[in-house]
Amino acid sequence: MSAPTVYDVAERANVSIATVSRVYRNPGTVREQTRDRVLVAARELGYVPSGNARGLASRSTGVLGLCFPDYADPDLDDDDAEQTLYADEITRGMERAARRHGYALLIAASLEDGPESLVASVAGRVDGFAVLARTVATEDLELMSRRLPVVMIAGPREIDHLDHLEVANLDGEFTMTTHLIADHGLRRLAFVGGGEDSPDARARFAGFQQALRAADLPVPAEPAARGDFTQAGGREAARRLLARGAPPQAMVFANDQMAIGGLDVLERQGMRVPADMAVVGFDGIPLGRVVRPSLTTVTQPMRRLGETAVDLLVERLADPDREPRSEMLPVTQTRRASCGCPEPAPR
Amino acid sequence: MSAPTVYDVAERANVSIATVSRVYRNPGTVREQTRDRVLVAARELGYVPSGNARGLASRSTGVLGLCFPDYADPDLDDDDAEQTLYADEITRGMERAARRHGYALLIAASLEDGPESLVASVAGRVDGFAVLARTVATEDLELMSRRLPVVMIAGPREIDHLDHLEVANLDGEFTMTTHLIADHGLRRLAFVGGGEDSPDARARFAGFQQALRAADLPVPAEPAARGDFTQAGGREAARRLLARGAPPQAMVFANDQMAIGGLDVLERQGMRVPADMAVVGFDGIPLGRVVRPSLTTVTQPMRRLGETAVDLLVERLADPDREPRSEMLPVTQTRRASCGCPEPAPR
DNA sequence: GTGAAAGCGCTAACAT
DNA sequence: ATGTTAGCGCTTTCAC
Repeated sequence: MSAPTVYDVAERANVSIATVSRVYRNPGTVREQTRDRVLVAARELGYVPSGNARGLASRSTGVLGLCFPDYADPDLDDDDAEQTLYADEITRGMERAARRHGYALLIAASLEDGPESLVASVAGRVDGFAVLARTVATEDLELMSRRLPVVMIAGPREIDHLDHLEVANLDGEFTMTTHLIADHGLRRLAFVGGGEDSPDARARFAGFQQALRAADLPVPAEPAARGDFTQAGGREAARRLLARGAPPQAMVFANDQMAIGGLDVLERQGMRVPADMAVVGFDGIPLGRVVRPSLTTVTQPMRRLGETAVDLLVERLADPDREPRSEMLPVTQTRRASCGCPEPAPR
Repeated sequence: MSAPTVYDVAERANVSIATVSRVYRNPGTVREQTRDRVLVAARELGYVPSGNARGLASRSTGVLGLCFPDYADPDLDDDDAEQTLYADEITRGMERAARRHGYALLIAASLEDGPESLVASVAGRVDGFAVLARTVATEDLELMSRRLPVVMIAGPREIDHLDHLEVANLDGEFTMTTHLIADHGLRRLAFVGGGEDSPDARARFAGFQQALRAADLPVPAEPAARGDFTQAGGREAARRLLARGAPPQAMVFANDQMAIGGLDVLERQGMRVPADMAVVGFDGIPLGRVVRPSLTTVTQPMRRLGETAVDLLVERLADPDREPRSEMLPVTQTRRASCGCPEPAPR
């Protein structure tokens, strides 16, 4: 079971190891007859080039990495589906883009860090990598980014010499809120935020605030309620808002899962959506299209995040000295029934 | 930007490279004071061990691989969601399990094979890998499996000395079909299959046939219709079945996506499900819980497939000579409204 | 077009 | 507890 090497192949094909190597790297520079001999020998032996040896000799691995937080534990049903989905979509986007560029993808979810932290183990094996916000200690990132390309996805731009990617959270929520105010004539809107430390939720809240301000409506300093991004959290928040009396005319949830939880509570309490209460989310998860009423939301380009991350990585690999770039990906408004817009036609 | 090596760290910490290496591999065997010196030096330099050099020297990479087919192309909405979801869940399962065992995960979707096929590029970088059925030419697999652990997920067991993992397709469909016959008293059932070459769909059909036979009902030699596993395919198949006259009392779809497409067509044609027509799927995708009527289905343990694959890999890594194993993972019956069972209570 | 030889950065005996 | 020294399997000049 010990793997054959270039030496074995070379011997069998009566050529030097250099030629074997060439057959794989620059087939063009080897005479056809010789090349065939090598290929046949390789096949007979079951030879596969060692990625490690290659990487070591050529100082590049042909692999790009992705680090993301380890969402949720067990077999939890779908409440973790969102974050999980988020990471998955990014993974898929990166995977595709990486392959297009001839790279493989190494993925690693953080757990805890021994002396060899997650980053280090990834960093040692790849030509560059992407990190989802708040996966990795800033300090470690700082270190790594001095030696190989790193792009930070979502979240605030913590390290200024890093390439950075985010979505237009503020803009998206501003536009959505303005839609509620201007197009549906609503004036009492409640924002349901996420945990204090979520920069995404904060940016969305800021967009919400701006829209109120722009419309000369009273601007709350804090979200009317907070949730933990799960459906359960959304239910909870909706209940609290309703219990408070003087219910708003619209609930603007910081994400879709919470909005869907909210929808459920509203229905059970006999409120009609959108007639009595408009509801909007953020993210654009598939579920939102299926729930009734279908969910109006701000759709994130999740897959494109992954693709763009790879693009940035590849660019920087090609030109290590180019200025760090920060890109903001646009979001799109998905107007369905829960805000009062007409139910879109089924496909 | 050229990465520091053990030599740089050793020099800075006034120790030998061996000591540096030890600090990372067996911290216990180095005096604390020395260890700290090394760690400090490493940190100052931004040192990260090279995975390649490590792998080369130690003949093991600490990475497990996964190859899967490249489902669908563009940004296709949700019709590819299923296969995609399937692969994702397996990926997640493997990722978690791999991490538990201290491995990272390299993923690669096949595209086409140059001289360096997908397998080869994966095989050269990992300690062992899993392959989703029909991703990789059998011949290549045969070759690879002689040099490193390979486990084949789903599909038939094409190579007998490979570890192999599958789900109880036949059993699951047998039980489901029997439920329709015995518990709901249905007697005219139509099976909607997948492409001819899908071993999964075939196994499910076989389970369907067995159930009919066991109930002394007429046993069709072929599925009543076929689809391509998408919702559109399911719609199409349902339409054809309906157009044929003498509609069945139940449609048994080879997977959930098709079943959901079927549900849609039935509703539009004014048939009530399950009153006029029972519908069941296979897979257990999240969407099935949300559609109305909610979909009765056979749920696959997707994530566990990934976990088990890793377990098999790790076992074989520990004992390369153990007999090849083939495991069949159980499926579960998910009875919801579309077969005539009561709608389960919302959570 | 092909071969010879020098590393790539690390681990793993084996010394000390 | 720490240092010395071979490789690991490949790529890559540089000759021929």
